[in-house]
Amino acid sequence: MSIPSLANAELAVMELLWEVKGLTARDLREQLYPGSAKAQHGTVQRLLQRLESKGCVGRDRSGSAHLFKALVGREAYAASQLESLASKLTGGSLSPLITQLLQDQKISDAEIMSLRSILNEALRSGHPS
Amino acid sequence: MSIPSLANAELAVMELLWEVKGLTARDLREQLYPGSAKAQHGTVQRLLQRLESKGCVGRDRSGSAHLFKALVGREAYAASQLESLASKLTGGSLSPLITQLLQDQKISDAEIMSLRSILNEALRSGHPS
DNA sequence: CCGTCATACGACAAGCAGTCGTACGAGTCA
DNA sequence: TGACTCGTACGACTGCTTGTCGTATGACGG
Repeated sequence: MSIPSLANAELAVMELLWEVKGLTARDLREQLYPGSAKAQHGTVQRLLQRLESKGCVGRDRSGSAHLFKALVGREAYAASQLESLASKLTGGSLSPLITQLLQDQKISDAEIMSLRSILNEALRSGHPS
Repeated sequence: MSIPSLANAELAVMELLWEVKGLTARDLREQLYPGSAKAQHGTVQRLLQRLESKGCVGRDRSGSAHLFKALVGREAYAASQLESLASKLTGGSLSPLITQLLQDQKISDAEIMSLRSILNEALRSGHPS
């Protein structure tokens, strides 16, 4: 798996970094633990450190306070998770998943149209020869 | 989340129960721990029990050895996982996931065609009026 | 020199996954 | 009936991951 799977608190950090590129640890802490004392300083650092070791965030060390930014986008992460899900459960194929969701009416008509046009576009541009 | 997420060993049990409906605990053990002594007797029982409490497997208690079978199908489980993934990461929408996978060339042409026809079929049968 | 802010990191509690041992019930056979 | 076997039920231990905090340490400004 190229992109590891993330736990709740880690994901919460990523959410913020996906919204704003370049946040300091202090920013993160204020967002994640709004009314709290400064105890969570270390917590955020720990999370960032582990996230960094997983290759999900990078830091700009030029300033006194490092600036953190996401290295993998939300879509890339989501897609990677979906890929590993499919490879674990359906041999990598998406059709059974989509079929089931359609049967359960879990996909709206609008979404169906959107997906269809995405696929049409992919077919058209994917045949350069 | 209607269907809880399953761990590795639990999934291994489900895999077997998805292939054959109605296995005894002994069958499971022989499949899961081929060369092993009988120590794993309890392990399989434990897994089955937890799986049962999660509502994923049911047992037929009529015989002396219970017959276990999956209550949720592989596709239903996979779809539920995909749904929770999408709701966590993309507000429940699938388009960004598919788009990303297409961009990364993670979906074959054949799969694209297959998905497209599935969606077309859904559109056609979903508009009875 | 000292307080403040930052990072680095060791350590701990809780939760869960996987495992095993053991208790216990039902059937069988001498 | 007593011993043996095969089954389930379940408490409990280990190991790993996650979330948390405390503390050590370095840089900067008064």
